[in-house]
Amino acid sequence: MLEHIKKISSLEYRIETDAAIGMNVPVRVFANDDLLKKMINDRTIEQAVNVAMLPGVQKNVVVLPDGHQGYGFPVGGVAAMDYYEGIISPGSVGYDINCGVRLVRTNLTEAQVRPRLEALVAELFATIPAGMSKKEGCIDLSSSELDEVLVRGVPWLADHNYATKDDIRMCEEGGHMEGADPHAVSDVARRRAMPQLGSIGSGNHFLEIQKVDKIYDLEAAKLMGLEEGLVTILIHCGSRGFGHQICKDYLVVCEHSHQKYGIELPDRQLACVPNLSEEGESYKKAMRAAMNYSWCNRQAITHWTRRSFELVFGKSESDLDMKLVYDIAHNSAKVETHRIEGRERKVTVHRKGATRAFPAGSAEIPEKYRRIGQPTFIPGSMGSASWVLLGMSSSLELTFGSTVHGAGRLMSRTAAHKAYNYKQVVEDLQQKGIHLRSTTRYDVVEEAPQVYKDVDIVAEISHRLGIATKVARLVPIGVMKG
DNA sequence: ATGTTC
Repeated sequence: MLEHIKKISSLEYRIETDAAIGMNVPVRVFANDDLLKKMINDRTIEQAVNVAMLPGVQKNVVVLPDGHQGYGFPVGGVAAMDYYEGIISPGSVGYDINCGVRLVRTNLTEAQVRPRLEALVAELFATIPAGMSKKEGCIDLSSSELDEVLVRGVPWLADHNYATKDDIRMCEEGGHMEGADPHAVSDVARRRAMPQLGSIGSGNHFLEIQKVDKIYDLEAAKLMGLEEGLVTILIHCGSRGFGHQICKDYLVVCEHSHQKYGIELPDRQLACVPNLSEEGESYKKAMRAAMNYSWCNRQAITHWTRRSFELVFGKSESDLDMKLVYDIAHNSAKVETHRIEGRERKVTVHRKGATRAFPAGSAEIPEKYRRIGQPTFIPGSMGSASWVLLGMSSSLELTFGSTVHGAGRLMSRTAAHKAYNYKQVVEDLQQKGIHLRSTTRYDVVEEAPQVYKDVDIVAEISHRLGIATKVARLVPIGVMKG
């Protein structure tokens, strides 16, 4: 493998198409030497080469600087499949369908929040459900209401006073994916969805009170309502047990359909079906239902976050100017048109651990941001920074209009427990002035800042590649974990 | 990520 990796520049590597092993296209890896080494040490590069063998894959497979090994398809990977002749692959979207990040701004300063930080985190912790399999405190949905959430997304929540019109505008896709159909969703998935709407979950998911540490793009930051010293809230979570169950259900469907469609794969985890097959259409209907569920999940959490701030600071949401800056997801498959070998081609872009990062002028960007580019977010992990970036034109040429979604894991969960303990991690955070509350001790160790790569370097590489440029660096002051 | 290994 190693001898096939060719260095193109200080930030790019390439593996040429090897037809003998079944590759259809090359692999482009955007990383520095250090990040590449880590991708070789786990199965990241090997998995990207496997993806390059999938039917209908176009142009090249992309590995982003935060790439690491995933289920079949690398996290931090992008692959575009021909809409007509290509496949759709649940494992290439990921188990946590439409997992994503949203940023809420406030007009509070760090100095105003610090004295009430513990009370604020306690109030958020008491109000917003978090942790594995949490059921209490979520939005109580009847079966028909669940259908509304799955079909309509955030606009349904707006009808029930959980979202403003502005929230809808500032959410990717307006918080609503066309083509969702609850009939494509199993009863098991429905049962998991009903009691979980409005919950953070566990693992690397969190809600964070932050301050804006540094601004890099004054004009963009101003438009987003971000100024150095102001307090923001970052919410990172996904579609909970619902998306997980849908992925699981359709991986089985795909495996059972391989013979029927004559699909042979280098890795069973890349189970897939033709995009326009009956099974492919069903998966997309269910996946889009999970996308709507995921946006609603983050919206419900936003609603309760605003209520908690109102209670603790004795001011209204509008007095605190708690506007949604933007919401963007990083696990999805979307139909897009990209210029490939000199012509426009309709493709299904699988982004797993990768966000859209469309340049200024794109119709998919809310009108407010259209002249500057698509806002994207990199969530950090507890002690580390998070980043606000802005999609740029190089993204269309290099990464199918995509950029990074996180720092990427450095060590396994098991390795984290061997290297660190809970007390030590919490003390480290306290020293940095970060107040933490969590439902379990396990996640705190497994998600310690030290177990991730350096998020600042990942943001810097995105910036230097010109796929998404730096707008603001955010640092945590209060963290709520699952 | 995840009713933390159907």
